[in-house]
Amino acid sequence: MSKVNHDLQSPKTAAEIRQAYISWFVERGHHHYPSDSLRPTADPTLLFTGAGMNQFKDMFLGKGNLPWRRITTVQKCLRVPDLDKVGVTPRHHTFFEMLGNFSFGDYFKRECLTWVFGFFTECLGLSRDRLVVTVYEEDEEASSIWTEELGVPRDRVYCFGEKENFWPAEAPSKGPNGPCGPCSEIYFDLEPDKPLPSGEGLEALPDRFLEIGNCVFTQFDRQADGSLPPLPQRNIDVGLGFERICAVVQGVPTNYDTDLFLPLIQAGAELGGLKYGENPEHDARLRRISDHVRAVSFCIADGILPGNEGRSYVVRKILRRAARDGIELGIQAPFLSSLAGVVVSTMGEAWPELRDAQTQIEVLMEQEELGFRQIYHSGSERLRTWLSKLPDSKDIYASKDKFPTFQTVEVEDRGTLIVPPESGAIAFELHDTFGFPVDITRQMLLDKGYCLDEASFEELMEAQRSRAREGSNLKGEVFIEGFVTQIKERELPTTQFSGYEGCSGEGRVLGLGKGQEFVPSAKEGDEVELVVDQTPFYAESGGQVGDQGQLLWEGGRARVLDVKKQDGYFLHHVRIEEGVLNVQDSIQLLVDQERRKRIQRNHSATHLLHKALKMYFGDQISQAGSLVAPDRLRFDFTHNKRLTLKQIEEIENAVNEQILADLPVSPVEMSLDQAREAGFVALFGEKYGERVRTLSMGEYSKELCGGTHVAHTSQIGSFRILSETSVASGVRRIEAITGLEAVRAFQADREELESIAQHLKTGRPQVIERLKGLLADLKTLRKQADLLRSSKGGDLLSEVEKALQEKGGVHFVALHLKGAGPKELCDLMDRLRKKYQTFQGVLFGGDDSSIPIVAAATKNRVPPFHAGDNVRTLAKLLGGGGGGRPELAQGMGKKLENLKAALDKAWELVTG
RNA sequence: GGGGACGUAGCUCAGUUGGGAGAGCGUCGCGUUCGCAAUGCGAAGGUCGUGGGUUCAAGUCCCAUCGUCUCCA
Repeated sequence: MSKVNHDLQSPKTAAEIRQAYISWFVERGHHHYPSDSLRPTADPTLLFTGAGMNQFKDMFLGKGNLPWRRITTVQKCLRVPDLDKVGVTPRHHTFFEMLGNFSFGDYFKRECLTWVFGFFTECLGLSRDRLVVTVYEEDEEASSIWTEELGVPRDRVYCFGEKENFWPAEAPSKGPNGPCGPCSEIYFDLEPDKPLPSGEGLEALPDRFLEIGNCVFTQFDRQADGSLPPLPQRNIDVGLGFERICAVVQGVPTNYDTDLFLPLIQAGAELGGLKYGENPEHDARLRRISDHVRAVSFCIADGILPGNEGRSYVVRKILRRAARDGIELGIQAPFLSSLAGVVVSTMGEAWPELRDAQTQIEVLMEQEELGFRQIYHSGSERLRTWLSKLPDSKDIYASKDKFPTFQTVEVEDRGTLIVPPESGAIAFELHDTFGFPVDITRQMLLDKGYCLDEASFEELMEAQRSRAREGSNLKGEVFIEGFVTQIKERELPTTQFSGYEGCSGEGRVLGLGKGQEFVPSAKEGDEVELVVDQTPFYAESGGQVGDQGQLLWEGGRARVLDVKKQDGYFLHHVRIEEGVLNVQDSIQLLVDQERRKRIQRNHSATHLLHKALKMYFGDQISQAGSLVAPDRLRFDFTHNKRLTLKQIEEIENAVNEQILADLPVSPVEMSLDQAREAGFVALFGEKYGERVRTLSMGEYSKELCGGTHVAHTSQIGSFRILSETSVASGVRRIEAITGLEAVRAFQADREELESIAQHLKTGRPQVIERLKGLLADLKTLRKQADLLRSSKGGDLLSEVEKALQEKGGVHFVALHLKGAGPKELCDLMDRLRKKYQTFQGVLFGGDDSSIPIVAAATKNRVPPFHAGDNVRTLAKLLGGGGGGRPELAQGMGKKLENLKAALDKAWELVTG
C-alpha cells in the first residue's frame, strides 16, 4: 500500500483525528453534542446504539426540542449481528465510533458535501486522487456539486440505483413509507495505481475501495402509493467510520493496525507469549480480543453489565468469546482485565466515563473471565467423559452393521465422519445448562473423528426459542394503547400535572375510555380510563406508583384506583360510585393525602439509600430499578455480592443520619446541561427532555427526579431495611420501610423475641446463651444415645446368639428384641454377618406402637434367601410395609397382636 | 418474561428402581526421621440449603421457598 501525503499539521493519531473532526464542524456552525449512551436513551426497543443518528430521531421528524439545527457528534456504537466476522476481516467490529454531522432543516447538499470533502482533503490532507464518490442515479444536484463545484473528475463519480444509494435502501419502490432520500458515499482507493473500473461495481471490489463516508439527504416523504412528495423539512445525516478513517490516515492495511487497536493487540500478544503477525489464526484471535475488550469496557462504563438477559447477555457473550480466545491462545490466567487497563489509558482522554468506571470494568471482567474458565473446564471434562464412553470410531468403520444408530456423513476436508446419536442432545445440554459453547463441542467431536448431529441440536434450540416466545407474549396493556391512540387522533392537549403543589385541584374531563372505546359518558358502577386537562394525581413513573383518591362533581363521585402515564396523557383508572360523568364536565380531584405522604416518605428515602450505597461501595454501583409504594420501597442496584449484616446496618445508619440531619428537599427545574454541570445523577435508561426536574437533599443527594417528595428529610421519620436479596446475576435488591411502618416492624421484632424468650423460659438478654446451651445439650445427648445403643448392641448380640441356630454350616435366626429400633437392628445384622460368614436372619424390634423389621443375609446366601421379599411378606402380616435389597431390607409393622404369627412365619422363612 | 441444572464434611465432589450417609484433598493426633520433604496408622468433622407433602422408609420422588449457575427471548 502506498503512503498517504500529509502536511505536517494534519492530524495523525486517532485522538487528533477525532478532535480535528469536531473542530472542523464546530467551526462550520455545528454544536458539539455528546455521544448517546450505548444503551439507547430514546428508544428502549433498541438493544444498543448502532448509529450516530439514533438519538436525533425526533429532530429528524421535526418533533425534537433541541435548540440547535446543526449538530456534530462522535457516537459510540455497538453492533453484534456478525460477531463471527470480527477479527477475521480487516474492518468488522462490535464497538466502533461514528463521526456524525447533522442538519435539521438547515443546510443541505451543497454545504454538506463541501464540508465533508473539505474535511477529508483539507483537514486530513487525503489526496483527491485517492477518493471516488457515488451518487443516486437521479440525483443530478449531488452529482453536479461533486463535479462542477468540488472539481471531482467525472470518472470518479459513480451513479447507482436505489439499492445502493438510497436510504432506506430501495425505499422508492419497496418502502417503508416516511422520510427517505438519496445518499452519496465517499470511498478511498487503496490501489490507486490501477485504472479506475468503469460503470458498475465499487462494492464488487471491497478490497480496493473502502467506504469512509456516507451522506444521507432526507428530502422525500414516501406515501403509500409510492409517490415521493418533498418533505417540508429537509435533513442531512452524515456518518463517517472513524476506525476506517484512522486506518486510511495512518496508511495501514486494516483498522486493527491503527493506534486504536495495536496497543491492545500487542499487550495481548505479550501476555500470550506470542508475536503478532506470525500466525494468521492467532492474529485473528488477538484482533478479536482487542475488539471485544473495547466493546465490553464501553458497555460497562455505560452501565450495561454482563448478565443473563437482554443487553447484559450480549455483553456477556462478547466477553466470553474473548475469554475463550485467550484460553485457546494458551493464556493460563485471566488477562482481559489488564487489557481493559490499556483501553482506559488509550481512550480515557476522549471517553472519561471509561476512567470513572475503570475499577468496575476490571473487577467485572476478571470475575466473568474466571467464571467462563470454570465453565470451560467443567464443560470439556463432561464432554470428554461422554466421548470416552462412545465406541471407537475405527470399530464403527470396521463393522458398521454392529452400530446401526451411528450414521455417517461426508464433510469437506475431513472425509467421512461418524455422527453419534445423542450428540445433538449432549451439545444442547452442555450449551443450555452449563453454558458451554457449541463451537467448542463441535471442535472436540471433530478432533475425535465424530461429527455433531447439527439437525437435532438445531431442533432442540428451536424448541427452546419457541418456548421463550410463547412465554414472553400475551403481556402489556393493549386496551390502554387503543384508548391513547384515540386520544391522540382527537388531538387533545396533554395533561398538566399540579400535584407538586398540593393534593387537590379542579379539572375538566377531556376524554373517557372504556376498553378500546372512547365514550361520551360513564355511569355508576363503570370502570373507565379518564383524561383531564390538569390533575394533582401522580401517574406511575420513575418507580413511584400512581396516586389513589376521589373525584367529585355535581351529582356524582368516583374513586381513582390507579393512574398511568402515556405520551403525556395521565390515564386515571376510576370507578364511578355515584351519578353520571360526562366528557367536558368540571370535576374536583382529591388525592388520598395520607397515602401520598407515605409514598413520599419512601421516595425520599430511596434517594437517601441510593446515595448511601454509593458512599459505601463507591460510584460504580448504579440503580437498576426501583419501586416506591405506600407500604414499602424496593431498590435494585448493581452489586455482585450478598451484603453482610454489618453492611446493611451501616447503610441503615447512614440513611437515618441524613433523616435526623433534617435536610431540606428542594426541587428545581433547569436545563439538562445545567443539571449535568451541577453534578446531578441521571439514571440510565430514563428519558429526559431538555428541561429537567432536579431534586437535591441538602448537599447530600442530587438526582434528576420527577417524583413527589417530603419537604424535609426528617419527615421520613425512620428507615429500616427489611431484606436484601438477589434478582439477577450482579443485581441486588433492597426492600425497606419508613415512618411508622418501620416502628411497627421494630415492635413486631420485640414481640417475637419476647415470645421466644418465654418459650425458652428465660429473660430476653439470656436467650442466646440459653439457646447455645440447649443445642450443646442436644448434641451430647445424641452422642450418648449412640453410645448407649452400641454398648447395648453388645448385650443384644449375645441375646441373639442364644437364639442362633446352625444347620449345614448356615447360621440362622428369627427373634423379637423388645425396644430395639431399626438402626440397632441393622447394626446387629452387620455384626452377625461379619462374625458368621454364612448367615441369614430376621429381627423384630419396637415398642407398643410400631414394630421395625430387619432381614439380612450374607452374600453367599442371597439365593435362596431374599431379605427384601421376606420383609415384605412379614410386614404385610403385621399390617405394614417394607422392602429393600436382597442382602439387607427393613420394614415397619403395626399390629402387635400378630407378632407371634409373624415370628413363626419368620422361622419358616429363615429355615425354609 | 420462559426454560434447564445445581445446593451432601473446611474445600472438590460421588451417592445407581426410594432401603444401613461416602471418597479425595485439607485439619488434628500418633508413628518412621536429627530436622524437612516424603510416608504409615488413627481420629475429629454432616439439621444431606430451608419448609411442607407422598411412603413402612426420602440425600434420592412431589410442591413451595431461598441461594448459585446457565440458556432462550
